[in-house]
Amino acid sequence: MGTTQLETVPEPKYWHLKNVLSEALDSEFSVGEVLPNERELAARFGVARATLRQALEQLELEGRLQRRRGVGTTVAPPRVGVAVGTGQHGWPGTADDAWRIVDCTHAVPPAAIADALGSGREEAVHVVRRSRRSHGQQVAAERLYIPAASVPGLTAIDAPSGPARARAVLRELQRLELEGQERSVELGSARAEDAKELDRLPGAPVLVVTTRFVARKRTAAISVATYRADTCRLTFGDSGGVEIHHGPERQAS
Amino acid sequence: MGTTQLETVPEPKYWHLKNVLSEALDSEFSVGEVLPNERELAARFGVARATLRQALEQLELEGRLQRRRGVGTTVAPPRVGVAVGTGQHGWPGTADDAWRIVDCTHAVPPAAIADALGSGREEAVHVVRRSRRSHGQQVAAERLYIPAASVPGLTAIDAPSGPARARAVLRELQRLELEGQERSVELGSARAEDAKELDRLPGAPVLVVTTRFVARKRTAAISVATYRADTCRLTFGDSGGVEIHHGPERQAS
DNA sequence: CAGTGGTCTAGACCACGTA
DNA sequence: ACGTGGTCTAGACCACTGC
Repeated sequence: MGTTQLETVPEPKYWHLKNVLSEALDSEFSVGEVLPNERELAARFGVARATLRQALEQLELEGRLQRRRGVGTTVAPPRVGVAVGTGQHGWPGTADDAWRIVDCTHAVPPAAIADALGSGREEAVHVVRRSRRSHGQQVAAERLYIPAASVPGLTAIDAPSGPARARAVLRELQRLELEGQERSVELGSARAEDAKELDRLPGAPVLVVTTRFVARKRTAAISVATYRADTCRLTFGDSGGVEIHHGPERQAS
Repeated sequence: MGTTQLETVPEPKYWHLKNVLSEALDSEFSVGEVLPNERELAARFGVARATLRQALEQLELEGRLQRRRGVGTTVAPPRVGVAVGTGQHGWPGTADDAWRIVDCTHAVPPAAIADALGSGREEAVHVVRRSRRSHGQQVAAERLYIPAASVPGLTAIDAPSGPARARAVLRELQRLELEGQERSVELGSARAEDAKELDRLPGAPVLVVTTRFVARKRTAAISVATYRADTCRLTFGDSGGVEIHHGPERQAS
């Protein structure tokens, strides 16, 4: 940045800084490399640390950087594509399934979930927690809400609790004929518990995938899966992942 | 918040503040209502303005608040569900189509797009810009990249440029038989140009939906659509939107 | 012009990972 | 114990909106 700033320059410093760093990342750094620490970078660019951090935050949001307290800032690998499928998979917990069961509890779900399930707001449902890894990294945490009505064959004390019970619940669920499923994706921030499992700080940006499973014309189960937004690219469609990574794409200004 | 903080409290102030505000939003405010300004809120909670802002930022990210410079902070309505469909729609620009054509240029696409299209990195392609509104609000901006090879019938000076040319390009594109399409969703930040169209500041969080259209076993076109992450919930699946809004969902910690 | 949110500064201290 | 990123402060000024 020499002295060319004729055009009014109401461009924020952190924005300009982000672009400069972004280009430097493309040309002068390779994946996994650690950047100088924040205090030094700030000094080098002649800005306050807070301003430098604003630029780094953006780059992390875009999946270009990875920051870890006590360690440092490193250049992130391209986002991994995780398949979220489109219906053919059927019930959760079948065959291929990329998920690993964590545990199973019996609790009252959030009001919004209870309403969608058609269960009473005070009614406890089965809550199966699962987690998903991909490319050797934790990418998602899921909560599966299953009302008792969807697993009639389950005897009360079939299995005490934990993974064994989770498997029993999923097995019963799979007896129903799946008529369809609806998905939605939105941005959210990781609750404390999920953040821990995803190895992120609370409030980290996540992509929340909500799936409603329909059987017997009713909502048989609801899955709420939170994916790390910084490292994941969700892919839909039946033919694998789209190989487009928005890397060195030039920003306009 | 009385004086109950026995449990070690290594909980950041802004996080606690966010939760307090979140509950206040549920119980004491209604959609569209304006909050006190940041300086007053900060004083009322006994924190620095920067800390208060950190909490507000999170709430805005979660779609609970809407902030506009020079105006104020208001309570946001629930996110609108926008259908992103699952294949049956076919080519862009057909019939129902929720998009409005903005213009059409002829330019060299970003390297990642060029590679996916199989066009040369120096080769110019048709770039159709479209925008999408929903519930009376701008929700998405799109760039459609179409290599000349996909629209062979298009005579060079069929239409000079702008909307007329865009329609001609899409019409030609629709002559091909669509064999399939692949989608991916990831988090991004709005480039300056898109931000303006979405009525947001540069760098605002967006959901980037990339769609690859396949015809004659090749990539016939690529669409990159950026949706406002704060106000949108993307819905997939053929039976409309899932009516789950993650409103008064209690946070654990 | 007044009031709002957006940017920026120069400090301080804390929590965490590693050695 | 040290160095890292994470949190927090108390100011200042800027850019935009609406009256």
